[in-house]
Formats: sequence, C-alpha cells, structure tokens
Amino acid sequence: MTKKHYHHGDLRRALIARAAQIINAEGIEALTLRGLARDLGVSHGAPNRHFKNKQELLTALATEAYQQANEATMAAAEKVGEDPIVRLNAMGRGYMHWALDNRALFNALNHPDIKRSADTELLEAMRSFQLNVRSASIAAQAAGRYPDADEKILALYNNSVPFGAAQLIDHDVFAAEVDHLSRERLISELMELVVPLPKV
Amino acid sequence: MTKKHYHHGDLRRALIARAAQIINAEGIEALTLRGLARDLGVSHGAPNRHFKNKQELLTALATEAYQQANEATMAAAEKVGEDPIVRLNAMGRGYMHWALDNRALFNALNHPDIKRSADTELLEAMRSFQLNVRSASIAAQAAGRYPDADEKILALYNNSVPFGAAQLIDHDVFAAEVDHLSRERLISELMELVVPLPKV
DNA sequence: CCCACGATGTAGATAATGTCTACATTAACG
DNA sequence: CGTTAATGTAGACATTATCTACATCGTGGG
Repeated sequence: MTKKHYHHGDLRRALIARAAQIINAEGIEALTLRGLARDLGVSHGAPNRHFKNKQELLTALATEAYQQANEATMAAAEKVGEDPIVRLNAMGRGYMHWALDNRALFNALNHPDIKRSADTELLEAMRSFQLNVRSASIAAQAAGRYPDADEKILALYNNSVPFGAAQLIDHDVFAAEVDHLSRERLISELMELVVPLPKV
Repeated sequence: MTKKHYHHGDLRRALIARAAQIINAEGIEALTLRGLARDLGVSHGAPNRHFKNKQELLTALATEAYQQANEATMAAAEKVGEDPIVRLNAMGRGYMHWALDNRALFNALNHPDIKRSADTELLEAMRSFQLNVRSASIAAQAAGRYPDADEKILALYNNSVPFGAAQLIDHDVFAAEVDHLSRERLISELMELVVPLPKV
C-alpha cells in the first residue's frame, strides 16, 4: 500500500479536481472544504493553506475551466485551416464538445456565484477567451458573413448559441433530443444554422 | 408604527421575494434561512414551516421564475398578432427583456443547483415553457422559416440565443456593449439575426 | 358566540461547517 | 547539515440547517 506522507504532494490540484466532481454530482451547496479534506485524507484545515476561503477555490476552478474551454475552442479552429467562416463554425462545435465532455468544469465556468468573486487571473482568462471569439467573429464578417451587422452584436450572437445550447442540453431540458440524434449530428446541424459552411 | 403580529401574514411569499434579492446581490452561498428570518423579523425556525429545507425554498423560487418567464414570453407574442415568424421573434425579445428586468429570478431559473432538485411543480413549469417555445418554433417553420431543418434542433436554436445572450449580458461579459447600444436596439438586432422579420 | 384545532411562529438543542490560530513536520536550498 | 518557508494538524469559535417541544393565533363547526 502507498505510504502515508505528511505532505500530500499536490493538494491544490487534487482539491480543484475533487471540487469539480462534487459540484457536478451534487451541486455547489454540497461542496464543503471539510468534505474535500476528508475525501483526500488530510486534516480539515489543510485546504486553507491553498485557498484562503471557499470562494478562492471556486475561482481557481473557474479559471481552470476557462483556460480549458479556450484551448479546446482554439484547437478546433486550428484543425480546419484558414477559412474564417469554417473556423468560426468549428469553434462553436469545439466549444460545445468540450462543454459536454467536461460538464463539471463547464458548470463551474457558468456558475453565477463563481463569476461574482472573480479575481485578476480569472478575469484575464475570461478576457482572453472573449478576445479569441471576437477576433474570429470579425474575421468571418470580413469574409462576407453578415457584412452589415454590428460587430458587437454578432460576437454576442456567436457566443450565445454554443453557450446557451450546451447549458440547455446539460440541464436535461433537451435530453430527449440528444438521445435520438447523435450528439455529433446535433451539434453540427445546430452550428450550421448559426454559421453555415460554404458549399463545396 | 406597525404593530407586531405574531403571524407574519404571508411569510412564504416574503421569503421567496427576499431570497431572490439575496441570490442576485450576493449569490446562493450567501443565502441563509436564518438570515432570511432575521431580515423579515421572525424567528430562525419560522421558515421551516413553509419550506422543509433550503432546497425546497430554492425550488419554489425557480418555479415562480419559470412561470413569470413563460407569461412574459407569451404576452410578447400576443402583442404582435398572428404571423408565426413575427411572433417567434417577439418571444425571443420578450424573454430577454424579462430576463434583464428580473435578473434575480432569471438567475434562479438558470441556477444549476436549483434545477438539480426540481420537484413536480417546477418540472411542470419548465415543461410548459418548453412546449410553448416548441409550438412557436414549429409554426414558424410551417410558415417557411428553415423548412428543411430538424424541428428539435430548430427549437434548441431558438432557445439558445435569448437564453445564452441574456446570461452573457447579465454576467457582465458584454456589459460594455449594453452601455453603448441601447438595450432595446441590442435585443432587436440580435433577434433579427435569429428570426429575421419580413420586410414590409 | 365560543372554543377546539390546525396553521403558523418561537426557542432550544445538536451536528456540521468556514475560518482563525498555535503548533508540528517536511522539503528545499544555500 | 541546518535554517527557513511551505505545508499539514488540531483545537476553538461563531454561524448554520434542521429537528423537536412548546406557544400563539384565527377560523369554522357547534
């Protein structure tokens, strides 16, 4: 058996990971620092060494989530090449896939109580993601998509669909739909409504 | 001064109203039953007469929110007459206006921790709202909007934009945009991207 | 008219939590 | 190899959710 270290090794990371699980499975109200400590086999005060309070833990969790979402979204764009319209479409799909594959983090990212107490690092992560989406939106507009629309409204629109749809699916409002259509097809057809791909 | 009644009068309603304020102002973690009791000048045990536990209060709050959102959305449709496409557009705008005018309730409605513990009444309110949106979506499709799209995906799409956009605006991600464009114009132009109104 | 009874509010107890503080152990590094 | 900062422990305290026994109210049947 693994010997008991006085020091955990990477308690900070373990706390964040376990917190994501709990929030996803039982909600933020069921998340307790003492419970986390118990689950990880450390004393109830240990988490305080890494997070001054519960809010700080939640903020760290959201930051992690934003960074992952950003990476997944941009990676999806890189895969499809240069066409700005194809890229924007791919970003929406990439975001949705990430959201549905990482529901715990996705929920953290959207949690109103987490955003409320954002620190500098989280704000930076949010800003970075927003900038990427906005740039892609502007590039697609330059390539001929909705040339007359207000740039800011277009960016809001582009955000809203993957963001809103992933939540609606996650919250089971559209659970039946996801059962019948394959998820891949659902996401593709949905994004086709927002950013139609050029006919080849 | 008002005399102190032993009985509050309508404590249940007062609790829900105050809870909405707290959640909106300080988050769900700051909401305590004892705090509510203090604010309303009753003993710490009084809320238990109306809600067996905190979850039950939150569920009641979300039910109220869904009913209001439903009413506001359908009232907006009624105002614009019979054309299904005009109605669908109006519903999106009506929903967004309600959401931004009632942020406390809107947040309750979207709160992942509230949906988790939905009871029969809340599920019914959610279902009713979904049915209304879906019917409107189908009617618009019959009137020629996206005739070839899958009906379920279309409904998801129609939901996602007002739902996602209202949250993005509320969470301050797009706060700057709302300052510069008037809210009315923002909502109209956004919905015009989703459900273009017929040229007159 | 009144009064018994259900609805509503009160007060105390208990277990659990967040967070603080003083102390213990360890790892890293000159 | 020893010092020091990082990390973990244990106990204290105020606050909370929730239960239970009791108090007060108002209302409808007699």
